[in-house]
Amino acid sequence: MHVYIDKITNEHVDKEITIKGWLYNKRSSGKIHFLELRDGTGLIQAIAGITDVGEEIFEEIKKITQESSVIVTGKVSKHPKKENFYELVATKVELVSLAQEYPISKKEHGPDFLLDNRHLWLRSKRQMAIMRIRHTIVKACRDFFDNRGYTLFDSPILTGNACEGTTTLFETDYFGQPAYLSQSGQLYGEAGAFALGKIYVFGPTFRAEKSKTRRHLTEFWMIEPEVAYLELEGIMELAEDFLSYLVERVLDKNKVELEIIERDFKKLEGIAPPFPRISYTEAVEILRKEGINFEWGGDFGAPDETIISGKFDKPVMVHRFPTEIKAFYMKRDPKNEKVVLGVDVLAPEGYGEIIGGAQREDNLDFLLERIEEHKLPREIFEWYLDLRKYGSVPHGGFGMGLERAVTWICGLQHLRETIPFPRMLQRLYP
RNA sequence: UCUUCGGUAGCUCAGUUGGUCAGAGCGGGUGACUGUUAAUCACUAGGUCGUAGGUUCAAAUCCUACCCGGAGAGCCA
Repeated sequence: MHVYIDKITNEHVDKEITIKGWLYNKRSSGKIHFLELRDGTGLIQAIAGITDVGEEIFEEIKKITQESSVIVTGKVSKHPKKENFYELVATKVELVSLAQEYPISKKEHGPDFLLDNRHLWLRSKRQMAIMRIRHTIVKACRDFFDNRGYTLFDSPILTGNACEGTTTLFETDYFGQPAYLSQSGQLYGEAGAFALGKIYVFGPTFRAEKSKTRRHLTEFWMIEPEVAYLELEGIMELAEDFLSYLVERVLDKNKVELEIIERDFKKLEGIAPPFPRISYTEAVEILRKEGINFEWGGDFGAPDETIISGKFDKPVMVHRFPTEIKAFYMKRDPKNEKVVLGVDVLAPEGYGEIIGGAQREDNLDFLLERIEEHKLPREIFEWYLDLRKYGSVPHGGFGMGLERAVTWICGLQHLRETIPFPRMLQRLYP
C-alpha cells in the first residue's frame, strides 16, 4: 500500500507500506544500510539489514546513488532513539532511475552555484521548508480577504502605460506598439473597487530597476487589496490585521518548517494588533535623536528604516510622507498639504518595507494637478480619471510584496530563497 | 551607474615577505564496519590557479586592462 511519508501514523506500525520517492541520503555500515528517503511530503529513514533483504538486494542498494528515484516497501516501526519518528524496515527496494553524480553535496555551497542549480536545490530540506511556508502565506492571503468578502480581481500583466511613472519597466512589443509588463495592479484595482466594493489583486509584478540587493527581484508577487470608502485609518487597521493573520497561520501550520530553517519564532509570537503608528515627521525625529543628520522631505534609506523599525518589536506603520517623494495618486492630507495620506509598514528585525499603501486622491481636479506636477501624459490615464468623474468616493488600499513578507516571517538573509525560480539582475537561468 | 569584496579540483575553501604552494575537506572510485544521522576509517583519481598582457632568474602570489559574480547605494514591495 502506497503511503505518503507525512501520513504515516501509529496505525501503520508493524504494517507493510510502500514509499515512492527519492534517495535523499545513504549511510552504510557493513551489513546494514540506512536509506533516508524523501517523497515530497517528508523524510523517513529506511533500514535495510542484510538479514532482512538478503544478500542480493543488499548488494544492489550499495550502488544506489543520491537522488536516485526508488520505491521502497517495508514494515513501519518506531524509531528506537527518537520519539514520534517512524522508520521503515525495508523488505523490497526497487530502483526506478539511477541518478548520475549529484552536483549538490552535503557540504556547504556558494549562492551562485546553488542558484545555477536551483532546479535541484529545491529538493533540499531547507528549500522545501521555505516553499511550504510560502504556500501557507499565499493561502492565508487569499483566505484573509476571501473571509472578509473581498473579490479576487486580476489585473492585466501587459499594459500600455507606465503605471506610476516612477520605476523602470520591462518593455515588450505588442503587435507593433510598445507595451510594458505590469509593475502594479493598483490602478486597475481601483476600478475593481468601484465595481465590487472590496477587491484584491494578486499576481506577479515586474520591475526593471537595476537593483542588486538581497531585497529585490525583477519579478515578484504582490497582493494588493483596494477598498471603496476606506480611509487611511482603515487601511492601517486592515494592514495590521492582515500581517498578524499571516504570522498566526504560519505559526499554526509550519512549526516543523520554522525549526528546519532555524527561525526564532518567539519573535513572531507577539505579532498582533495594534501595531505602532508614527508619522513621517516623528520618524525623522527618531533618526535625529540617533544623531543622523536627516532633512525633512527626504526618503528613508534602508539603514534609516532599520533604525526606525529597531525601536519596535512589531511592524511599525509610518504614515503621512512628504508629497514630493510619493506617487501622484496619493491623496494629500486635507489638514496639511505638504504630506500625503500614505503609509509604509516596516517589518521588525531590519527587514524593511513590506507594505506600501495609501488613501487615493479621489478629487478629479486635484488628481489632474498631481498628474501635471509629475509630468505624466494625461491621455493614458483617461480611464483612471473617469473613476473620479462617475461616482468618486474616498478609497484606498495597499500592496504587500509577498517575497518580502516570506523573507521576514522565515527570518532569511536573501529574498531569492523565497520564490522557486528567482529573477534578478544577473539571473534568468534556470 | 557608483562603492566595495571576490574568481585556485565537480563543490566549499587554505595557500605567509614572490622561491617543494598545486593543498585540505566534501563529493566520485575501491575496500572495512549490523544503529548510522553532513556516519566513520583506510587507500585512490581529479586542477591552463577567471582571461590577456607585463615586471622578474622565478608569479596562484606583484602591476595593467578586460570578463564574470557577491554585498551595498540609488529606486522600490
